[in-house]
Amino acid sequence: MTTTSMKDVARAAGVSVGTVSNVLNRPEAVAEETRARVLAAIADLGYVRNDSARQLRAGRSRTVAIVVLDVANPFFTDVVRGAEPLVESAGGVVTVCDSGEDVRRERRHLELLEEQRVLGLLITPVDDSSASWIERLTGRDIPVVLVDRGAGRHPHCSVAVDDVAGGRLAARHLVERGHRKIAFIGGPSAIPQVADRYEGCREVCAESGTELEVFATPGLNFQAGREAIEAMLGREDRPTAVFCANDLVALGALQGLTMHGVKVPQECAIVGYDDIDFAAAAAVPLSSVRQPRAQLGRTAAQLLFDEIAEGGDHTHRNVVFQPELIARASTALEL
Amino acid sequence: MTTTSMKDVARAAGVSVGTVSNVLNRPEAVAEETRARVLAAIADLGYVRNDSARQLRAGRSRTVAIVVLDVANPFFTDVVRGAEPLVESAGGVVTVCDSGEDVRRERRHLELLEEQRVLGLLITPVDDSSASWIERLTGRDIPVVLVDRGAGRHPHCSVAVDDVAGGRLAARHLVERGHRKIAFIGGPSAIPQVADRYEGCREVCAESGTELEVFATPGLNFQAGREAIEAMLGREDRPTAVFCANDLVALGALQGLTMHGVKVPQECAIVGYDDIDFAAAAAVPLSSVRQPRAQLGRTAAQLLFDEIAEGGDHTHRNVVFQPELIARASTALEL
DNA sequence: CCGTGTTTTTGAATCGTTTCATGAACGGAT
DNA sequence: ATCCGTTCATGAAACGATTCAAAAACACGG
Repeated sequence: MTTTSMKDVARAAGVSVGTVSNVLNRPEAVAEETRARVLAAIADLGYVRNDSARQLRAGRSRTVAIVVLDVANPFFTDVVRGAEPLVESAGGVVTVCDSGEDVRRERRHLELLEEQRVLGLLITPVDDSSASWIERLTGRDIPVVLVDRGAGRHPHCSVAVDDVAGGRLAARHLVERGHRKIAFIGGPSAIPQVADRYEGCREVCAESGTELEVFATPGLNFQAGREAIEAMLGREDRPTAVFCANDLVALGALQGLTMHGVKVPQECAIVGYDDIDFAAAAAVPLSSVRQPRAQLGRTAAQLLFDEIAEGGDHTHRNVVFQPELIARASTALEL
Repeated sequence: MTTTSMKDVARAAGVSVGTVSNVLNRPEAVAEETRARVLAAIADLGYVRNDSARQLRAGRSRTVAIVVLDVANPFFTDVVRGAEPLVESAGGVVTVCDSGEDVRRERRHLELLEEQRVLGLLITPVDDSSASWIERLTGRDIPVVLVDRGAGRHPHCSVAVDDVAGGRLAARHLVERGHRKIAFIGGPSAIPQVADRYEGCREVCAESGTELEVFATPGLNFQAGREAIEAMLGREDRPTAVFCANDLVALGALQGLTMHGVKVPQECAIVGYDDIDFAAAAAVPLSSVRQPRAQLGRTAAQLLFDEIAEGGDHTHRNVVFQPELIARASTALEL
């Protein structure tokens, strides 16, 4: 069953292919009666546009790619959901790529996306090493918006949340609750978000003379949080509070603590980061630093289309949101 | 900056485009020295293949699409992760589409995927109304594998878990624990998984003379679970246990109960479905019916590629896995 | 019936690959 | 020198849509 093409439709309707194309793309330019005939033929033959041909001609696809660190992290799915409506209303399609915090996977995705001549790219880069790869795309006139990551000196638009401020918020909250020894759980430190959140935390601890211990993890997931707790509980004189680089880690930590009979928040307080839905839902509801996830996605998409629209004379914009601490049961106790 | 094409590379290397193409696709067929020259030109000009043109010529893309009910549900992300390695090792690319349990969104995705002439499709259909749409793709020689859903009389391969058996497992577990009045929380009932899980539960309740009350929800998410609990707590003589159609709903229910001071499992037991990581991680670890998520994805991909390989003389296969009940704290008490 | 202006339709060129029938170049063997 | 078999390289013909200049069709007043 050879796929039916415009040529077949044209023949069936007794018109030229140009006319069929017009019916599809600028229906107002073709006479009522002809249009009806063509549409009938289309329905009749079950014709469906061939997107590859279309793209080839257009020189560009309608796909906006979003490359995230971890699709299983609700933070990112919410970002994607924020971006989707805007992209779709602009006639685009969203494709989500998961780098899994792995530079090699990220790179493979970028190569593929470049081959696909995507319309634009929203990306949360794994670390700085991807910068030059990302700029290749920019060089190919594919606009790129960095998500959850300040552009720094890179030539891109960006949407970010001030992670250093977020780290400060979390630490200050714990210090105010009377904690004198805090653990930071997260990693790898090459991930900018991790580094920034730690930095904010470190500042506040230094100022307030609070002891800070780092438990580095190989990734930002549930498993990592649980394992870090194992390590922590082995120690004498353990911290009375932990600040986790994101909520998945925090939930893992919560489970680890609970499994070892350590009461939260009585014996160990927890602050997470992202305020995903599961955080409030945990049986010890998690205090967390909230980021405007959906808005992050929405704004990123907006910046992307602005850049596309403005074309040459576009100046990059860097939007920074402020995070907010949501205090819940996991830090409800004053020491 | 007009994108550089094979023609440019050919000119730069002093060969014909055919040769450039060969260097890329069957390097062994071109002389060592020429190949080097071409590769140098490619690197030099920063040439990148144009996938649209390639696809146009090939008549088919390398994309395998996975259409899921809810990307934010870890169950589906795990299914996707199960499928990915196999697809990628076969030189394909995975694209994930979220129907959001909405038939209209699902349909839009199918249309798009058809235009894209995808290599194959793994789909968890929202309900039966999509059957005819899905068969359009089949008619276009695009192999389709149903995921988490028996094929029934539809002409497709499928990978599923016996949801009726799962429902039975859950109900039997609760009945054995001494519960005489159970609530089923989930919906919409048009979703086959919901209907099947309910059916299994209903059977066991009928056999054992257990009272069963249904709290229908508009969707299978966190929010829905919490709201259902609100409704349930309004009643006199409330159930002593709830069986939720999936873990997101169960986690929502858990939070709702906890918020109202209802102790789990002492005053109300909970069984979820899917056994996502968060289930074990909840502060009252959730009993749940486990499905082999990753294997579901892996097998689906396998069936898809088998079908592609076998071509015409392919007979559809319908793989069914058995679910398994994982008992945890949320049902730890005998009444 | 002609000229003019407007609305429709046409058909060829183009996008960048892949494929494949031909042809060129080269090395032996006769 | 000729012939034959390999190995490589070539160039034109698809693939299926979009675009656009030019042609055709039509309307209408004079």
